[in-house]
Amino acid sequence: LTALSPAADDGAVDAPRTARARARVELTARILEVAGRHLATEGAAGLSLRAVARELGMSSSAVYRYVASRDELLTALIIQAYDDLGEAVEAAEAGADRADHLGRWLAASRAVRAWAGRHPQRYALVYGTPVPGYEAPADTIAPATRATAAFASITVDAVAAGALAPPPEAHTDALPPTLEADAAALADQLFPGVPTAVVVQAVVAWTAVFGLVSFELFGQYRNTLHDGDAFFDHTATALGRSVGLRPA
Amino acid sequence: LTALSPAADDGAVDAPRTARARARVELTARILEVAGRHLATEGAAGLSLRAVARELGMSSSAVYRYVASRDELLTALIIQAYDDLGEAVEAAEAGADRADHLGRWLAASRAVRAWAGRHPQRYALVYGTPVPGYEAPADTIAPATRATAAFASITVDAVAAGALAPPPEAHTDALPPTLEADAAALADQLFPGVPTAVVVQAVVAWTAVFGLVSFELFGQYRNTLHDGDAFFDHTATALGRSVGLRPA
DNA sequence: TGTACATCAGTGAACGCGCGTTCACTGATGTAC
DNA sequence: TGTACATCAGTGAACGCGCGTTCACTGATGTAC
Repeated sequence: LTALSPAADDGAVDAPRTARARARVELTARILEVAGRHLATEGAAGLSLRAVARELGMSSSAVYRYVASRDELLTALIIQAYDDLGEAVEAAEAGADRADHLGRWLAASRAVRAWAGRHPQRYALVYGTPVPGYEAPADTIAPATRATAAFASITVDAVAAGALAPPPEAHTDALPPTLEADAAALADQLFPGVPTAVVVQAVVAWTAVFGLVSFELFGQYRNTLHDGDAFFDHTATALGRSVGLRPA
Repeated sequence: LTALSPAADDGAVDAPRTARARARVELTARILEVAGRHLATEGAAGLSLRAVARELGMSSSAVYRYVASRDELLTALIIQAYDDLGEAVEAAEAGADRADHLGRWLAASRAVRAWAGRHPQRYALVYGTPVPGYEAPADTIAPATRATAAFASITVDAVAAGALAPPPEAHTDALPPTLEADAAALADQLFPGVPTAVVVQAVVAWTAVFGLVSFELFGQYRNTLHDGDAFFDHTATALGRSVGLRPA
């Protein structure tokens, strides 16, 4: 599905006419799928072109007809992971009552946690320790913001609807100038119409959600928190409230 | 420094009498030190016994006189990292005015961030993606709580001093029963005298601090936040406030 | 103080493993006339 | 519709690399008498 061709594509991407072209599309997809499964079990460091080739019953060199290098395969998997997570968050968020901004926040947060639980290695791939020696190319930037954008839209909607709770006094303090500039730029890109102080708070809350998920997934709560569900729901709700989001 | 002997130690650990014993202590320390440097540059996945041996000018097999396996070496490095971070947090926190609980929180938070910035790979080793195939043994549990305990003590002191700000109404809601139980157990261990709702809030705030550090370190804020210092200080302060901590 | 034995450090070769990537080559599929 | 040539998929061997760990062995250090 992802453009992953070592050769250059022509214009006609739609329907592959020849048997060769169809086979190429299919095998490329299968390579990606098998690689995804290997990633899920072995982790990014254990992803090996040779192992993928073995599972597909082809020689290791044959894979190079479809993938230029191991790094390119990793990039495709990263993009896929970002997209998959983004889609899950969007879908969950879309399932909640539009006017219930806190509910939307909780739904989005739960979606992150659920997705991470289902795909721990893929989550680690994009939100964990960077893969050593791997430099993410530019193609990964756009998909990377998809989940973030879904979170941002909730606050944007709440502000637009005039439904944002008034911030506590502590948050009305002026931001330091450099932070103000960063927040203003962010407001332009992802948070149109949202005051900078709220933007900062939203970034923090969103970071905290991912922090919670990472800590739970990477085992930092071992032996301390036993009911992960209750803790997460309670906490994610509180974080949504800290942004000023409210139920319908 | 760490007990890392393949053979069993006797009682007399203090001063190694013989030249052999002194050489053993020294070489063990050098192995740990070189391994630490390799970890810092290559990351956990790239840590290799052979490379360490090479740098020390000895054969790879000789290392096995001092270290039982690669995993044991990793364990020693993990313990060292936890201890080092814990010490940094303790020291920073101890440098602030005892009555300025918010200041202590900020100092501790900054210490985490600074330490992580100085030792990104060591931070990743303990708070990033778990090393695949490695199972942390029991010895790592105690050092792991050191930094956490330093954070907890701030809230404990604030409660004991009667200096905790009254929580906003949203946080006075009763906790769900299972979460209440977890929080009560935590209160026993790390937060004596602290109400369970505040314990939960403290865990969240502390998680958020680590989430911020991880996101910054692992590159999630690339192209969005340029003044990391300002953002972090602002945010860490807000998180401390969310627990109820106040300046002197 | 001196000898006999036990302990330990360190060596070098080897086992067995897996990896990414390249290259010359065969044989099937596609294309232009 | 049929042939001649170009394109592409896939093979198998090879290069060069690095790893953790084991093992039989030498030679130095320590210990007990």
